Amino acid sequence: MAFEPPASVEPKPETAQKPLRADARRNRDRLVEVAASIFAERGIDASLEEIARQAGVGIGTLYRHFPTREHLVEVVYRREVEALCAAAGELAGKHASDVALEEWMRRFVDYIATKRGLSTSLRILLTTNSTLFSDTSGRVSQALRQLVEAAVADGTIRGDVDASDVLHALGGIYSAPDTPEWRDRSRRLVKLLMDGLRFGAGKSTSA
Amino acid sequence: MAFEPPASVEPKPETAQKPLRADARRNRDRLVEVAASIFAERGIDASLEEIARQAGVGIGTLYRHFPTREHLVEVVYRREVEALCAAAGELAGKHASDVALEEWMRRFVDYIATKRGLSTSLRILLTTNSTLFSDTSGRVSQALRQLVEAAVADGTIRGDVDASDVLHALGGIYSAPDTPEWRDRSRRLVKLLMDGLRFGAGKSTSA
DNA sequence: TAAATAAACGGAGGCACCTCCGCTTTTAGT
DNA sequence: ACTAAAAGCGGAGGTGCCTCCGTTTATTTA
Repeated sequence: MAFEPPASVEPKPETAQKPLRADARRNRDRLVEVAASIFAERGIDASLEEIARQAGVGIGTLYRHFPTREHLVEVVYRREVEALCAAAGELAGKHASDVALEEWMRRFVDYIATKRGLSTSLRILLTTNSTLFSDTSGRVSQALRQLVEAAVADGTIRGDVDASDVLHALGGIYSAPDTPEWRDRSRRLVKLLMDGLRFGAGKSTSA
Repeated sequence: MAFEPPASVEPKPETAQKPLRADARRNRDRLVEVAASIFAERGIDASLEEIARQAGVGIGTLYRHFPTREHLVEVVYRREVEALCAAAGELAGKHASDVALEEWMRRFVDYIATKRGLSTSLRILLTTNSTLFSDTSGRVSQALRQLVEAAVADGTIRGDVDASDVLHALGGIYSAPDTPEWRDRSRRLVKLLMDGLRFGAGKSTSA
């Protein structure tokens, strides 16, 4: 028996906002940075007053920039997804392409790990705010595609897979139950996956 | 990288609990009753302290019985579904069976109406606690089946429909947007539906 | 550079959450 | 009936949420 009012929280058409005043910009950035670290450490329900305090601003300032906890969480979340995706490019420039892919997946696991504890609130956010979901998952799969295609192109992984296969293979990471062994299990999954991907690479192993 | 105790809120296997002490039972009942009325009137985010106050107990007592807001909401919600379903039996004994069905659907609309405003938290509850969802929706369709079958049996509504058809027809009530006209529109839907159901009743109108 | 205006700051204050634990009431045992 | 133990009560108190608005600071204008 579920019904829904027009979830009015979300559909902000991204009003192009005029540049903030210098001090405002500074405070805002500071808040996001501190929030990221406090959320990571204490969980998503950490005290907002604590965040304001550590950022060296008043609570009023925090609320002016982020009218609700969800606003702040969303910004932090986007920023982290962005960092993860940006890492794809850097890794690609620094390692052989199969190694880059492997390392990126490892980071992906770590990233998910930090989110698991926070899941209740985060899941609500991702449910309520569908834009957030599609934005970020689109961004992630784009990053993955870049890595997979490079590795396929230079023959360090087999040619008969694409990014969505790999993403699908990583799917188990989300759904796996939240046990203490979760992280190890996920690491093993990544290794396993890489072994499979390297198997017969460069030899057109399409059997 | 903070992990969290395996969200232990939901899967309570309904431990058969020993009877409460007389005063405890009294307070608990009182709380549920007051909570129902306050939630209805002020919304699901009403102050728990207000509820305790009006129930004439201390806040500590409220929290002992209902460790979280969700626990309290769940109990209230179940109680209301139960009342709605119990009404099916009473109506069946008091009116012609088509009238009973119509009146029950009218109450169903009213019931949904009170829930619409509360939806955000309630949706979370129904998402998180899947048992609650299946329990209650099962119960509701059972009540409806009883009414529909009786009306079909004595020929006051047509014979070529069953409860799930009717439930399906009522489905629009959920999904309709939350406008001011919602209730009137829903009432009309019920009338319309009843007209359709009565059409050709008793005459094997299976054209 | 100085004044005027707009933008942003910050924290006090009011309310709600929830825990903790000393006190009271019920129940069971004799 | 009496009493000890178990069960339950309740509210003070510490913390967080969020709003409101007088004060401060950046920016624009002259």
